[in-house]
Amino acid sequence: MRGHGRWFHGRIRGCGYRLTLPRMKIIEVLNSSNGHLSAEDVFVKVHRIYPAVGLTTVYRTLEMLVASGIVVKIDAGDGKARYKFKKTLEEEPHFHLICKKCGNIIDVKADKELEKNIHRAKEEYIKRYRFKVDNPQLRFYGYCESCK
Amino acid sequence: MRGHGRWFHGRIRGCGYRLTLPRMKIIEVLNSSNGHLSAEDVFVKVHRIYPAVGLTTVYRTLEMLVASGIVVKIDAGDGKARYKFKKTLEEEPHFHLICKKCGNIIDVKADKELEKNIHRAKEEYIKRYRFKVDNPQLRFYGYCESCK
DNA sequence: ATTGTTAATGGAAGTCATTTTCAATAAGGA
DNA sequence: TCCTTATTGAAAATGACTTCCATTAACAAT
Repeated sequence: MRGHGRWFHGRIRGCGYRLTLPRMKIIEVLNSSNGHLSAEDVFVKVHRIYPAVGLTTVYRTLEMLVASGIVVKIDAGDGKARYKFKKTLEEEPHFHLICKKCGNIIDVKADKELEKNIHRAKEEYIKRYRFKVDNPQLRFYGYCESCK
Repeated sequence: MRGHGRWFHGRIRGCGYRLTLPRMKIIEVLNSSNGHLSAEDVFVKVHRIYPAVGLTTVYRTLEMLVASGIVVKIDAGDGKARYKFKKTLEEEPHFHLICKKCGNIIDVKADKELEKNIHRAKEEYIKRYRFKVDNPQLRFYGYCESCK
């Protein structure tokens, strides 16, 4: 994030994508924000530092970053996807608390026991239903401190 | 479903809703289908036995049935909600296997251990993040037998 | 059974997030 | 520098719903 540490630049090029100005601006915004942003959020923030950006490009770039493994996309269940920059390429497993009022998402660490249980269930479903489970997702819908 | 067993009729009236022909036709379809149907699915099926039905009415009736506690609405994460008739008013806890290709949803029974762990996590998040958890949802995204 | 009030209906038009189209532009290898 | 081809952004399209509104039909009261 500082100095020469733009690991994601190499990754983007490595995936065959070009490094363009709008893309760098979008990355800059994602990298310096710490919540889970909607495409609209990103668009507004990028627009402030690079007004020429189009909403279309924001959507396309976000998908590109997800495809490159740099950004995670989270379906909040309210019809608006959220995006978040990964701190590291391999994220540690975690769950989400999703506020039904303001839409805010809180990452919560997975406790070992629960994590193990989910994994066991997954294995069982693969066998029992011949259903190839890719990724289990545990979310807790409710109301955050300021909304309840 | 046969004889006098329309428990839901009383429930609908009890919630202050009128029992109309389109509603009964929609209920008939839901009641005789066993998968998780999208609003469009319901519309198509109802249209076959009652062509006058409008898509608007299907949406409205489905919401009404959810509000009455007769039907459950499931967000499959693909932008299309699914609806399913409850067998009993109080459904036993279960999770969902969701096929990323065909969108099919399989209900899987919650194993006691896992169920207990999720409950424990929920209690912890309530305390730790002051987040009032309403309902935890565990989904396993992947590919069903015929899609993988 | 008839009436009157009011909820329910359905077609058309509107939202809203996201995607597609397409002509113009700009990366970056040759 | 040139040239190919990915990328861009504005506008239009999409798709799942929702809202509007004039018409219809439940059903409570007569």
